[in-house]
Amino acid sequence: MNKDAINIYDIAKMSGVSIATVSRVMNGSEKVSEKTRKKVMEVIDKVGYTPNVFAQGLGLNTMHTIGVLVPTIADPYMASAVAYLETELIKHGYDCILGNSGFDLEGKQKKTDMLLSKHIDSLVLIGSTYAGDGSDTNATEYIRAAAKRVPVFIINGNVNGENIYASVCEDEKAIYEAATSMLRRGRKNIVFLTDSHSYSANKKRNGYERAMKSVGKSAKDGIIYVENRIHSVRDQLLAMEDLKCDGIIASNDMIAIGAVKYAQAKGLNIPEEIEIIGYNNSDLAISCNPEVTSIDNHTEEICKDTVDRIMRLLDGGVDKLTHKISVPCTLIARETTV
Amino acid sequence: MNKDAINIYDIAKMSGVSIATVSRVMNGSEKVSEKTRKKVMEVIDKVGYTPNVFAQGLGLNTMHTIGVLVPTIADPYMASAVAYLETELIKHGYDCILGNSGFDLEGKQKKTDMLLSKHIDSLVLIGSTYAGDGSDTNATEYIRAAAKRVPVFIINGNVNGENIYASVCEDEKAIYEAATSMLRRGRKNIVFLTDSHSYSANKKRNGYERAMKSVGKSAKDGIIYVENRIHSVRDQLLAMEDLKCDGIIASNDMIAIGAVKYAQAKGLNIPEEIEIIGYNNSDLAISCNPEVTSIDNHTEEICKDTVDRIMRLLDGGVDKLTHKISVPCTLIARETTV
DNA sequence: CCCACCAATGTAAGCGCATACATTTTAGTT
DNA sequence: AACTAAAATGTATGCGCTTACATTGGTGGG
Repeated sequence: MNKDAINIYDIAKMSGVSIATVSRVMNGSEKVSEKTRKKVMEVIDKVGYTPNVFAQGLGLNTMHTIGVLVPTIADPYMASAVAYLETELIKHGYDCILGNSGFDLEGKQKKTDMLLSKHIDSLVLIGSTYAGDGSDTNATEYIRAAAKRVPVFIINGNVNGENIYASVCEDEKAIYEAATSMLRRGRKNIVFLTDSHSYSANKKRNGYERAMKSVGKSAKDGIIYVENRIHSVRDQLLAMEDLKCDGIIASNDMIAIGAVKYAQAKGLNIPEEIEIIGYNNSDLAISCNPEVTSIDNHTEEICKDTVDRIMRLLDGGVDKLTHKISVPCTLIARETTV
Repeated sequence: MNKDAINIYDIAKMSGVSIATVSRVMNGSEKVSEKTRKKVMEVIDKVGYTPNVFAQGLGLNTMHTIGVLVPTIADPYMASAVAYLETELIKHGYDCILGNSGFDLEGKQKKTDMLLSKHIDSLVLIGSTYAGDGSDTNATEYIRAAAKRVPVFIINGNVNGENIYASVCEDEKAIYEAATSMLRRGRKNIVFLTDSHSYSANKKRNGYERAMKSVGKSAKDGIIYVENRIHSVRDQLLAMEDLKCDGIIASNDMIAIGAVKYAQAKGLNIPEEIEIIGYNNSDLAISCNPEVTSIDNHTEEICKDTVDRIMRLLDGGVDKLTHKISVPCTLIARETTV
């Protein structure tokens, strides 16, 4: 296809040294005299030589690349996380191969294999790790398998095991506190809206349940599973004729906005008659009118931290890392809460 | 790092054939007897052998990978485009390396080099190609350079040249029609909001200008440059004390929502006193209240088509492709227009 | 029954690089 | 000036694969 033709031998010939010297110059080895280094560099610059990564990889078995697996890059939360990761990784000279897995297990497995086959140095998984209760072992088997090859870092997931590291935000606590504060404000019927059984969604649900139980309410009835689309949420809620609630907590901002649409269609005053809290603090939250109170889970911080840990493991040769770190969330109050 | 150890020699030994035969089996060459093919396949399956892509790449100089360069993956439009591309590419056995370039030239150049160094088979650029008027040649030089190595496909950009192919949506026409319809409805002061000088933004601006001129209005005064953030747009407009408009056309939905916020802060009735039209028809458009009329530029279709053309060029050995195709846009009327 | 030919399989070269090890050059010491 | 240690540079191997070319074995025709 593209025959660069120009390789290390060409450079060696042009600058009158051996390929070993050229290689040393390229890799910044200090065992080269300043004179020859300069001489070789000039040639390299002049012809714009770049080493063939395949050849490099063949020998070194690494390509300075991190695989990032997301269920769907179209989700704004995932997209921003990928952006943060990429920005950070590049600073360390690592590149980023994206895998868009979809939500099903098969897709995840396939994409994981794909990424591994590219000889990534580490794998980062974002969200959507099922089996929070540890029961559904199948769903995490591919992660453990991957971890036998490269260190795996999970953002907002909880698979544990050898060579697996997780960074999570404290969703459970955040939702618990959000619900509790609503209760304190006298809300009687608080509902929790979620679209999945992901680890993160489960934690959020737990937070909700704990808050409800702490005041002697049953939580079960208040949990409603919805589709992650604004109008679907609205329509589903509107269709529930017996739905009576004065508070809604949503597992993401998209769903929260669906709830806002529901309340508005129903003619309910926000926040007087009904409070709504979203999650992720994305642009969606402020795009709405009224602007949605949302929980910020500090994605940027988590991503940066994750990259930091990856680098410590890869570059620094640190062989033990905390397997799990937690980052607290922050409630950003806006117009959908009192 | 990870020593798979198991290579083609191992497979050859285990199945009692030569590495050439194993390679032929792996690559589906028909020059293998059914008997030995089965024998080899069994071994391969049993031990889960996968060829080393570096070694493959070294010889073949391709890795079945497409590079995708975006200014920022955090932008929902870009993210969805990447998702479409990825989904489509995978069907053809191609993977996707992401480059998040930022908006500056240096970032684009660097990321382009990075992608090229990974021996991508083709490069896809999404949006944000400057120099729509052909004047700023520096800004597109890196694209032409890249095109000397691999075919370059540009989504919503207009660099032309050898080995460069573009798929564009008809923004100019869409905006022209949007503005014209507003005029027909009796709007007197229509304003155009944009955040960049990208090719696409320029086309949109042209559409606006053409519409204004067609009724003898000056367009220049109506063009307002804003920052691509909801609250920034709102605040900027609010700060313009002499701003009098009864129609706003925005170059994307984020900006359109900023305009909605402005109108609401100003106490203007939407759409009676002021109409607003956004662009991209993203989730943001329906997240807002009122829901924003927006122009759908058929990203999915464009992306699919792009992949289709890439494959025709790469697989099919087609050596001539239309250099530019256009896809019309569709106005999705909602609550911010009469 | 031998030869030609074809299908099946094997052999070996080369892709471009890093690097261990070998060799040469330089600098320092006496 | 002679010798040594250290620095600089060169040589050669191997990474795992694909593939052109070589070899083998079997088949049918003469």
